[in-house]
Formats: sequence, structure tokens, C-alpha cells
Amino acid sequence: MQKRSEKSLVEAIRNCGIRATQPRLRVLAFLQQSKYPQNVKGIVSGVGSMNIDQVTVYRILDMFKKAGLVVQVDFQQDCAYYELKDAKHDHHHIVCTECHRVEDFTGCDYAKLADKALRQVKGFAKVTHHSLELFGLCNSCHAK
Amino acid sequence: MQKRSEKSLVEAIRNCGIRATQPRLRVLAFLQQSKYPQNVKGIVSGVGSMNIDQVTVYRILDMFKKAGLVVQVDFQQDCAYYELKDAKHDHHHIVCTECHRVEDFTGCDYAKLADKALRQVKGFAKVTHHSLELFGLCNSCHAK
DNA sequence: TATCTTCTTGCAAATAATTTGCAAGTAATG
DNA sequence: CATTACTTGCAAATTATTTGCAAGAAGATA
Repeated sequence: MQKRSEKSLVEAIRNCGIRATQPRLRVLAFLQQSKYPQNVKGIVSGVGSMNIDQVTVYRILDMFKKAGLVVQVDFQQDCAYYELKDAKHDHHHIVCTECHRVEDFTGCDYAKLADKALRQVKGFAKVTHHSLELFGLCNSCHAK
Repeated sequence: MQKRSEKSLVEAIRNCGIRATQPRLRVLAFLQQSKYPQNVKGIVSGVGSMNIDQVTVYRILDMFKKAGLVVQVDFQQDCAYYELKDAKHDHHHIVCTECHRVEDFTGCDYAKLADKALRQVKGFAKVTHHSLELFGLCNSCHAK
């Protein structure tokens, strides 16, 4: 996720057919510079200078999700996390179930998987997105 | 998931090193005969005859999860769902984002995926489980 | 740039999921 | 069948997420 200029942030949002408001720009910018998925609490404190109500963040995330700008990530923890959607749909996480450390990995072969699933089940027209997380133990937690 | 006799239910639970209590047997039996993942509300009403408090269900699920008897499934909806863990770790779902219809599919090639991820990231010792869900539209919702 | 319309935001409050504390109940062991 | 440790149910707390509504801002237009 390389940084985008203020101008291209505005464009990214407008391209989805929605207004480029200050809170939306801040949330998008914050997610862009985040190394890992963020939850609502993290976003509220992460946008810093500007005070954005958490309700607003919920609504923005919901909208971004529907617009295909961000994806929701479930770490089977307390709450939902969000990150920018990558074009290839091929960015996933491995999470330590002890300390909650997160690392990225790629290579789930999404297109093939979606295809295989659609052929296998009956009654589904198309796949729009997916979620994939690995859970395990990081070296230090495993050592204990 | 074929049915197990009462006796083997008891054994399945005891093998995890925990007591085979009535509520646990009921929850396990209910999950076994469930076609799709169930949430806490569904389990409470599903166990029927016996009244089990939802707090107890939460605690049982938590314990079963740690014991490796069940897995948690996140449909990016309201709450967490649970189903029996299959030995091969190769049972996943495709969910309609409109009507929430669920179908199963297999073939994620878990072993290879976990291996690939472990080689790719640094600092992780092992993978214990994973989650994979596809989201899309079923035929009737797609037609609209 | 002033104005208008519509979409957004913030705040308060509601809802719903999940967790915690504790006394009373029950499984497993000898 | 008595003991002990683990479990359950109930009440209440906590936390995530949603809803309603009046005030505020974005974008189109004059």
C-alpha cells in the first residue's frame, strides 16, 4: 500500500460515487498507512488531530466496505478489523492465538478457489470476496 | 458428520480431558446433527428439552474450541457461529451476502497453504487452524 | 461566490453480543 | 456414598454495534 496524495485520496473516494468528506479522507489515509488491519477503536485514536465519532467510523467503514474500498477481517477476537482491499484479493494473515501478533502472507490462489467452489455447490451465481486467516503460535509463544 | 451414540459422545468429550456433563453432551449432539454452523441463540433453542443457559453455552463452546472439538466460523454478520471440526480441516462455506444462504465446499488444500505461509513469514512456529469463507450471491439474489 | 439540496456527522440512547462473579449443583474418584 | 474440584445458572456488568434526529458540510448550480 503506497501512500497516495491528498488529491488521489479524494479521487479514490469519489470514484465510488460517494462524497469525499474530511472524516472519510482521514479514515482512508489512516488505513493506507497502517501496517495491519485496524479496529474501530484504533481508527478513532489513529486519525489523531481530528476528532471523529466512533459512530461515524462505523458508518464510513460500512460504506467503504460496500464500495469495495476496504475489507473486513475477523481474527476471532473481540471485534471486527478492517484494511484496504488489495487488487489481487491475495493478502491474508497469520495470527498468533496467544499474543495476537499478525503477519501477512500471500498465495491463496483466490480465482481458482472461487471457481472450484462455484462448480461444486449448486445455486450460487458468483463470488464477490472472501476471507482467509491462519491461526497458530509465534516463535516466542510456542517456546513457552 | 454421522451420528455418534451417546456413549461415543461421552468418549469424545472425555478424550479432551474434560467432564462429560449433560449440557456438554447436548451441545455436542446438537452440533453433530446440524447441517450448518450454529450461533449461541440457535444452540440454546436447538437443544430443546433441556434448558441450558446461554452463558453456559458460551462457556462450553469456548472449551470445545480450545479442545479442538469445534471451530468458530465468521460470516461477517452479527455474531459468531460454530460447527464440529472435521478431521481434514477442509470444510468451508460460501455465503450469500443478501439472504445469508450457506453452502459447503471443500478443497482449500490446507496443508499446502499452511506450509507455504510458514515459509513465507518469519517468526511463526506453527499453524493450528484456519478460517476460509467465500462471500457472494446466490442465484435468486443475483437475479434481482 | 452565494445559495440550495442532499448527504453526513455528532451526540444521546438503544440494542445485542459476550463476559464476569458467585453460590448452588454435579461428575468423577476412591 | 462422601469428598473435591469442576460446572452450571442467574444476575449484572461490559463492550461492540446500531438507530434517530437535529445541526453541519459537500457539491451542484446560478
